[in-house]
Amino acid sequence: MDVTPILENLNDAQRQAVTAPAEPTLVIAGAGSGKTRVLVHRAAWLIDVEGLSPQSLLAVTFTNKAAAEMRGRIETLLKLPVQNLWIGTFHGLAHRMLRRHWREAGLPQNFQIIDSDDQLRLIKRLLKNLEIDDSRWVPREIQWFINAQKDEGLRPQHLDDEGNADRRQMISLYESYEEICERGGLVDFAELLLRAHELLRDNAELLAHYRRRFHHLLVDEFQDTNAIQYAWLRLLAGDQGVPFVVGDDDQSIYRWRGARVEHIHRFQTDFPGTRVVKLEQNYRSTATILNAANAIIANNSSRLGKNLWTEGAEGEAIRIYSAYNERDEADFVIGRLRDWIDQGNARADSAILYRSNAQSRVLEEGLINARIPYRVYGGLRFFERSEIKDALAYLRLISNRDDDSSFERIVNKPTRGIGARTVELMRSYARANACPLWRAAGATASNDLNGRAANAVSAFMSLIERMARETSGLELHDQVDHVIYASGLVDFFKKDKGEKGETRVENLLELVSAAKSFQPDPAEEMSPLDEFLSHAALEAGEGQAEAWEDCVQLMTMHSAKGLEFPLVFMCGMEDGLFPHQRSIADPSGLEEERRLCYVGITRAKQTLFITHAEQRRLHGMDNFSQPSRFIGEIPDEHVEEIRPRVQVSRPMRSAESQTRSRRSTAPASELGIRLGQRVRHKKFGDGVILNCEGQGAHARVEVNFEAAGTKWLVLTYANLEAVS
DNA sequence: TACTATTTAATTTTT
DNA sequence: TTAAATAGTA
Repeated sequence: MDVTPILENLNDAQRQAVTAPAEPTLVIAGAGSGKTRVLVHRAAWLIDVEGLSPQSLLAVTFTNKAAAEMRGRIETLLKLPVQNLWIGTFHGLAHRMLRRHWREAGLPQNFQIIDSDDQLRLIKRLLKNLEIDDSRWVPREIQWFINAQKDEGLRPQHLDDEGNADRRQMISLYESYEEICERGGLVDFAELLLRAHELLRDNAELLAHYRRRFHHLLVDEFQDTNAIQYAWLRLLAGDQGVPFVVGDDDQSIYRWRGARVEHIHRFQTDFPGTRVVKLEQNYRSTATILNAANAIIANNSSRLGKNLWTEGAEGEAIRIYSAYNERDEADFVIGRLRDWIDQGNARADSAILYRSNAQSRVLEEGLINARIPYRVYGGLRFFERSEIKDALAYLRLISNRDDDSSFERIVNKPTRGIGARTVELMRSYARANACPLWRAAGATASNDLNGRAANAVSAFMSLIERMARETSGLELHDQVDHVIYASGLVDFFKKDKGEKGETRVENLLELVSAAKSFQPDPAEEMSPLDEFLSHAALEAGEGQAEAWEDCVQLMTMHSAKGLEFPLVFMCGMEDGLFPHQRSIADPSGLEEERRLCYVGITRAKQTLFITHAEQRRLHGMDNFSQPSRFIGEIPDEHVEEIRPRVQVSRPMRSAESQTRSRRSTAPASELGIRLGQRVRHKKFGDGVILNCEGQGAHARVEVNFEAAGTKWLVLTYANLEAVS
C-alpha cells in the first residue's frame, strides 16, 4: 500500500494525528496549523490504509460549508466519491436520524423544521394567545430561555422553578411552546439535537445499531460543542467508538450561544487514555503576527496552552493607527487599501474586520466614495428572505395542514379579506379545542363567521386544497413554480412599486431554479418537497450572490473565523467597543473577547493594521474612548505606531469632510434645492427633488430616486450633491 | 389596509 | 443615529 499521497506534506505532529491508533484522540490545532487538513487526511487514512469502509466513519462539523469542503477534499485525496460516508453538521446528522426513525422519535413523518425567525413568531403568537404582556415577557428572552434549556438537554419537566415566580412562568411558557410544536409537527434547531439525543438514549436497539456502524467519530471545531451535542457524541461513541476531535480552546468565541470550551478539558477524563496531539506550527502568518497573537492570548487563564510558531519570515510590523474619529479611521483604511490595490494586489485578498455590524456603515460609505468594490458578509440569506419564506409557507401548508406558523404567515398574504379579527376568532377556536388553525378555520367558517369573512376563509382553504391537488405528482420545481403563481404571490409583489417588488419576484423565480437544481436523496423516505423544505431550513444559502467579483471583504471578527487574508484591518479597537462594554465587567466575558481578538489577528497572513478612534459616534452620541486594552498587550517590538497620539489631539479635517460639513449646514437655498433639481445621494444614487419642507437643520426634501424609489430625507444628514 | 408618526433599544450567529 | 416595531390615522 502506497501511503505517500496521504502522508506527504504533513509535518510530524500532523502525521502523528493522522496515523494515530484507534484510540480517543484530541487534536489541539492552533489557527492556521492545518486543522482541516488533519481531519481530511485522517479520514482518508482510515479508509485507504486501515481499510475501513466509509460507512463506519461519521464526520461532524458546525457549518454546511465546512461539511461540503471536507467531503470534497476527502474525495479529491482518495480520488473516489464517498457517498456512504456520513459527513454533516450536528443538525444535519440529527435530522437524518430523526427522518429515518421518526416513529421511534415520536414525530409525525412529515415533521417540519422551523428556523429561529419562525420560532420567534411562534412565541409571539403564543403570548398573544395566552394574553400575556409581551413587554414584561419579552419574546426574545423567552426564545433564549427555551433554546438555552434545550441546549443543556433539559425538558420543562426537568426544570425546577426554585420558588421563583418568574422562572415558573418561563417554564410554563416553555411547556406551552412545546405543545404547539408537538401539535404542528414542528421541530426547531435545538429540538433536532435534543430529540436525536433522546432517540439514541431511549432506544437500546438503535443505539446499538449506530454504535456498531460508526467506529470512528471525527469532530471539527470541537471547542464549539454545546452540552447536548457533546452528550450525543458520547452516547454514540460508547465504550468502543473512537472519537477523534479537533479544536482550539483559544478560538472558542461562541459561549454566548451555548458552546462550552470545557468539553475540551473534559474529553480527557471522559475518555481515559486520550492521546493529545498539539499542532503549533503555523503555515499562514508571519512570525510578527503570531508573536503578537501569542502574547495577547497568554493573558487568558485556564488554557490548555500552546504557542504558535512558523518557519517563515519575521514579516512587517503591525501598524497601529490612532484616528481622530470613525471617519478619519475609514479614510485611513481606504488610503491603505488604495495603496494595496495600486500595487497590483487583488481586492479580495484584503479584509476589514470589526466587532459589531454597525461599524460597517462608515467604512462602506468611504468605500463607495472611493469607488472600491466591497462585499459585506452576513445579512439576509436567500431562504431567510420574507418573500421566500412566504412561498415556503404555502409549500409547507400543502405538505402539512397542521403547520400553524405557516398558516398564520400566509392566511392573508396576498390580502384576501381575512383580517385580524377573523384570525383572532379562529385562534380562539383553536385554543378552546386544542386543534390546529386549519381545523379551526373550517369550523369557524361554517358557524361563527359572518358571510364575507366565511367566504374568504373557505376560499383560502380551497385554494390550498386545490394547490395540493394540482401539484401532486409534479416535479419539485414545477410544484414550486405552480405555487408561486397560484398563490398570487407573484402578482402581489409585482404590484409593489419600484425595484423592491421586482427583486422579490426575481427571488421567487430564483426559488424555482433552486428547486430545479436541488437533488433529493433517493435514500430518504420523505417526499422531495419535504426534503426541499428541510434543506431550506437547514441550509439558508449564501448571503450575497456576487461573491465572484474581486472586492474587499467586510465582516465581523466572528464571521472571519476560519478565513485568511494577506491584508487585514482590525477597526474600532477601543475599550467599550472591543472588548465590548457588555463583556468588560465579567472576567470570562473578557477572556472570550480576547479569544475573539486572537481570532482576528490570526486571520492576517502578511500585513495587519489595527485602528482605533479617539472619538466615535455611537447611537447618535459622541463617545471618547481609550485604545483597546488588547493593543497594549502586544509587545512593542511587533508594533509600529503610524501617527503618535499627541499629534491627533485636534481634529484634522480632510478637504472632503470640510466641504461636507459646510454643505450640510447650509440653508436649502444655497444648495440650489428647488423642485425638479437632479441630485445624487451616496447610497440611493441619482434622483429628482419632488418636494421640500422645513428650514435650517430640519429641512427635508422628497426625492424620487431612479433606483431606490421615493424617499423623504433630512438635508442635514443626506449629503445630497447637485447634479446638472 | 396602507401610510405615517412615535417609541424604543442598540454585540457577536449558525443551524 | 437609525432601524424596527408599534400605534394611530385616512
